[in-house]
Amino acid sequence: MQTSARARIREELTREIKEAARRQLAMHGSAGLSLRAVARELGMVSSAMYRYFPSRDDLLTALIIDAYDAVGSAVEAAESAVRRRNLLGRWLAVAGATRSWALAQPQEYALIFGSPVPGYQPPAGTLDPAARISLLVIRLVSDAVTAGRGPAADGRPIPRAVRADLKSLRGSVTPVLTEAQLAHIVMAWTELIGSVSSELFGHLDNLIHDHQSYFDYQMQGVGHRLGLA
Amino acid sequence: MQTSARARIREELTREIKEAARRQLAMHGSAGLSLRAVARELGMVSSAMYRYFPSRDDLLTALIIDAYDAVGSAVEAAESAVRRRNLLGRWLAVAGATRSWALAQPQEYALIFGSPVPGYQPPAGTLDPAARISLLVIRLVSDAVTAGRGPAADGRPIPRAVRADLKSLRGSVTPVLTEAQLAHIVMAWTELIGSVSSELFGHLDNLIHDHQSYFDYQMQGVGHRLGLA
DNA sequence: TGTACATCAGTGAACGCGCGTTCACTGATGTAC
DNA sequence: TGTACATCAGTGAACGCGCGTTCACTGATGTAC
Repeated sequence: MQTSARARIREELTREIKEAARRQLAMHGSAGLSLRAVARELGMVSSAMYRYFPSRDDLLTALIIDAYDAVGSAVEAAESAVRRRNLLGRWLAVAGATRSWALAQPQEYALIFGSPVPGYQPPAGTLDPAARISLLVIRLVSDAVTAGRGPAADGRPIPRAVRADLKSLRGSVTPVLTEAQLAHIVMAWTELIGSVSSELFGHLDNLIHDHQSYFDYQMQGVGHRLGLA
Repeated sequence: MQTSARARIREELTREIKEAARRQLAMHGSAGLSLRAVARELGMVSSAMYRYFPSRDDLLTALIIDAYDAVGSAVEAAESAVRRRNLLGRWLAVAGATRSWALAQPQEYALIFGSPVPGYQPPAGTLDPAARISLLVIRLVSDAVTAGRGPAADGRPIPRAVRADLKSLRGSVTPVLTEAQLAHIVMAWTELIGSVSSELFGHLDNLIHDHQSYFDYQMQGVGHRLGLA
């Protein structure tokens, strides 16, 4: 039996360590995450942490991977709960779930979408949630195009280098969309993240006070530009 | 004479300390900024720093204020170098200068537009560059409206709460623009910052490779939506 | 079912480190008369 | 112009702190026969 009593306890404690670490993170930021403080919170001795994570950086890596997974799952769940034909609703679900998740765990959002931790290399082998969520948007815009809608052509030429980037993306992911449409998706994505970050990091504090309403208004505009309504 | 030899040397050394601190910042991020390391780099003893800054946090505050000022000035200079009637050019100058400044001093950009330093309160009494640069954009869109252009009405109703926020902004700054037009400006601003941050923080790394071209393309689109061309 | 051994979790002490900040000091620069 | 005193910059030692990590250890849990 692989899941012996010991193994189950080990799993449980690993989870508790990560939870305590997340609490630490929420209060002191990623630079302030400390193995000793985590151990203290769990009533253990600091060296015991090394039975679970070989170093502080590995603990941080585990938190980042969890956060990647959490935001991706939350957004996918929200999007999949909307009727497939409600294209604008699906986009607003993606946007709203991203923002909600960010507001609920701002430090974890900052871990992913904030300024990178200096001297820290994000783990390879995990799918950046930026890519994961973008994929959702690509699918829903593809659905729109199939249904005869989608981003309107604005007649502006796409720079050659950008067109090349988008072409390879198109090949690897979806043959339905044109490069111009893919460009619209990438721009929608940066506008979404930009909006959430601006709110969370306080750059709209003197301009906008009802952030929720403003966000909805903005994202509806983006949805229209994507040709979803 | 207030500018005695001593005073001049003091000013000079204060500048050198901040420069060394900026170098520190560039390598280790804001959390890694250390008075002792700065002193070491200048060949001084760590306690000597206290003749210039009463604490580590005050040094950090000084750096933030400088960064606020630097990005604001850089963007204003770039914008003012463009012919007044070239509205799209003025917007592209604002956007391009913001991005250039960010690429040249990424850690200082992160200080301002990245995730906030936990437990650190930004200094009051300075104008957030978000507001300062927004003001430029407000002026240039006002010019556009005066010239019979400006953001097209899209017919979408602005939520009541947002309208109220924008109304007070309008009163304090510019009577020429409608609330809908102001909303477009705020959205343009978040798209600009969102784009620069996405590039700088590495969230487009797997999608876009020619960042410059992509950025120009995106900002031209924003400029068109602002009714500048 | 019982015994002998291997694996593993957690302990407690210790290491070396760099940090912010304080303090009494020395010697140089500036100021008042 | 010269002297007496006040101001200031920089020194060096010291404080207490929290950190990541190592290591030899004890006692409990699991495994093979």
